[in-house]
Amino acid sequence: MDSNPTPQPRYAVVAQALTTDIVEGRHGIGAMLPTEGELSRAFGVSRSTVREALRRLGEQGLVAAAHGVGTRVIADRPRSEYRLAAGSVADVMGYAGPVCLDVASRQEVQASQGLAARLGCEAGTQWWHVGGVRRTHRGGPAFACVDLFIAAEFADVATGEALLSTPAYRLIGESRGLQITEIKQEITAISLDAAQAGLLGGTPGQPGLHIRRRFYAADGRLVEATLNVHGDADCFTYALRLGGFNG
Amino acid sequence: MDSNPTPQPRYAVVAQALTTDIVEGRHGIGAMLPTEGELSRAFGVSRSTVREALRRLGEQGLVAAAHGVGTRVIADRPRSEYRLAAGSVADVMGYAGPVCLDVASRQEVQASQGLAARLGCEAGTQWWHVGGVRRTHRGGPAFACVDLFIAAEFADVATGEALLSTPAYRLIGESRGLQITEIKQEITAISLDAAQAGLLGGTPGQPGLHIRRRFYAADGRLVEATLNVHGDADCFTYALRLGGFNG
DNA sequence: GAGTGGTCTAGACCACACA
DNA sequence: GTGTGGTCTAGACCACTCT
Repeated sequence: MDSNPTPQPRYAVVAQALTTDIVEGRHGIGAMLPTEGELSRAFGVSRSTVREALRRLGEQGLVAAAHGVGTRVIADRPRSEYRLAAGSVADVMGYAGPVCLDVASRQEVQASQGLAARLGCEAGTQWWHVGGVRRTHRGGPAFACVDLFIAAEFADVATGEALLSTPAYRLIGESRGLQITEIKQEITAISLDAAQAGLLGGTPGQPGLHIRRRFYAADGRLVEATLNVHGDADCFTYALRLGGFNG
Repeated sequence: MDSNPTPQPRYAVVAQALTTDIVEGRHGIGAMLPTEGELSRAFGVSRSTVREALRRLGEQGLVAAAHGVGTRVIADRPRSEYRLAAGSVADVMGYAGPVCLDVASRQEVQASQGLAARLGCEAGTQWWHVGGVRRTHRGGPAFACVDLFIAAEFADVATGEALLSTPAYRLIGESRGLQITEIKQEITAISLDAAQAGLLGGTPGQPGLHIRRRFYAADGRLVEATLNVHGDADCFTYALRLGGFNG
């Protein structure tokens, strides 16, 4: 009797109907959806089925439920989300294998106007600056010039030896139980200056990649900024793979 | 009688126990978990509660359920995940505002050995090549040289006018109901050649960014590849913001 | 056919927000 | 207090995979 060869689950029917209502504006952003009980009666399905449908809408970022209050529309189009494939901060770095840091200098600095602009912090704040190069292994060729700036309160991280083999953001996270919740990254093309070319084994004026990354804690504080300079394609490629998610 | 001031939900207890088992290796990667019925009996909870617990583990990337087969351990530590902040493919592009494409050429091509290597496809396959430049608005300066390669089956997308104002990946997705599930992106530093410098208003030899993006459908087919060349920092910055997610 | 996860129901009680 | 979403149960049937 069922002419549908592969009938959709009932929760999918409910979810589709609600999604259409939201996308077409019948439930505007900020509006409360009918309660789960009302939807259950309206669609003639159990409350569990309604909840399964609402769960899908929630995963797509369309609605958010508040305990004791109701379910509110928070967006009018499903988000199509892409996530870093392997799912860790390391992927943002674009390093495939292990890397080690050769430190050339460490010193505490106060952010001048110019440095503050480069870091994206406020002028006058205190930072530990660690300068050096990155190599794939000790003694190998350098593939990046690195300037780390670590918030002064994490002086132990900046001055410790663990920094040579472990990314600073991870040391900060592990030793202090502090969670990095946001990363901003900017990539631009530059010409290598004489010092950079010397460190990377290239020639001055040759093209390079400049990558700035800023790491923010949950409370919005900038805890680390890194300024990296890489050589051209022969030396470094920044690769990022994004996997699709609930389309 | 309950000495726990805020007792955890039962599914959380089950999820915690299973997570500990996985992290400590009692259920190794690749191993099957006990069936939902077994877990239900073992923990003395209903199957629904077990499923809620398994759902959490699945969201953390620890296990994956296969219909008719069982639930398999796929990782031994919860993933710490970062997602693109605004949550759409557009973020991957790094364009802040609207952009328009000025098409200089469109033609169907067969992938030579060299082109296949540049696109990351098989030699001999058929593609539509669309060449041009990208501007922020019609008549404005060009900020990117663009070569789009679109799988031959989407000839209508490659030859249509919508391409001038809408990204090809979106046209493919919308007009054909085809979902892009994976994007690979690679960024390298290059020197602009004479043609590129001319189009971008720079000088030959000046540094530039080369960005290759490849778009894959759910079945693994490469449906679009784009090769973009941008000028230096004055002209273009690639920005990516990642928001933290579940620890 | 046997066993698995996927869907669905009807009903219950709890925790929370708000008036 | 009233109503909301959050949790939980016992049971049922279906769709799928494997043998």
